[in-house]
Amino acid sequence: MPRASTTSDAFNAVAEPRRRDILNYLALQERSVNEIVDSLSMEQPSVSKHLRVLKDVGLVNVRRDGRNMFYRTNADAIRPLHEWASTFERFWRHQLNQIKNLAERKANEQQPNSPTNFKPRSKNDFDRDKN
Amino acid sequence: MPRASTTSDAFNAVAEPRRRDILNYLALQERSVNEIVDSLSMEQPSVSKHLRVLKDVGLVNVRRDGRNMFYRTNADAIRPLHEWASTFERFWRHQLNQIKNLAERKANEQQPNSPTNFKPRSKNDFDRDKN
DNA sequence: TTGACATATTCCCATATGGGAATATATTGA
DNA sequence: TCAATATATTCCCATATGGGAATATGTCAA
Repeated sequence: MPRASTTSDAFNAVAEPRRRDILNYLALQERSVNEIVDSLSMEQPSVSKHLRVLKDVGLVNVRRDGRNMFYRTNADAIRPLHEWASTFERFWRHQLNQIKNLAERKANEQQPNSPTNFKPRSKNDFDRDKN
Repeated sequence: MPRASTTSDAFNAVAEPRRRDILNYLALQERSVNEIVDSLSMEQPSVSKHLRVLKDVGLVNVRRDGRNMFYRTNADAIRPLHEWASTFERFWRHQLNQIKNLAERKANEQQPNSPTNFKPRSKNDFDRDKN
């Protein structure tokens, strides 16, 4: 079995760095294909192909105006990604607190009664108490 | 040029759904390979290979204990993903407000003075005022 | 040392990829 | 109708993929 198709979901579509560049660029304002080509210094067929992938997974919307196609990021399609990543927010917060607490404990072992590193109990002790 | 390697960054590593499953599972608690195999109903070699990818991009940490290898999600490595997605938060908020405002406007056109859909100005009018 | 258990690696393969180059399609204005 | 412009598609190709099956490596316990 090969890798899942780039058009299978937002996760796969967004794995390609140039597609993230395009999404960043199209978030603020709709743009024609040629504007993307010029601004991001990519080949036109390459841009068209990336836009096709992004459109297939709903990450961009298109509008025709004469000869031009105006693309724009559909930010809402990025939400699943954001929500999945948010799931881990409490864990990296936890990790940061552990590191912080370790450093404080180390500091207090060095100079138990030094006024510079004395620290009363604070909300960080939430993490110190468990494990 | 083929697709960028799965081990090239967190974005590519996380594009594979089973790897996301593994990261979810290992976020709360470290687990041996066999625990992953049993809990997620995957083949052992498959799990080992996915773990290799996740380890290569720093998404998991490992610890050996006798015959067992205990893996755990390194949540911090997911932050770049979260931060990139967060960039778009204000855009999807904006889009939602536009839709909401449109609906409200439509409702008020239907029954201009109906008490059920009357709505005083609120913070949503932030979006109505521009464009 | 040997056997059992835990995990990792290797080999095979069908498949989708992204870039480059060339070409096709669509739309406008004359 | 035709030339110019804008965009999309096609073809070619080297390459990494993930699963399955088989096997290798590592560690313990007796």
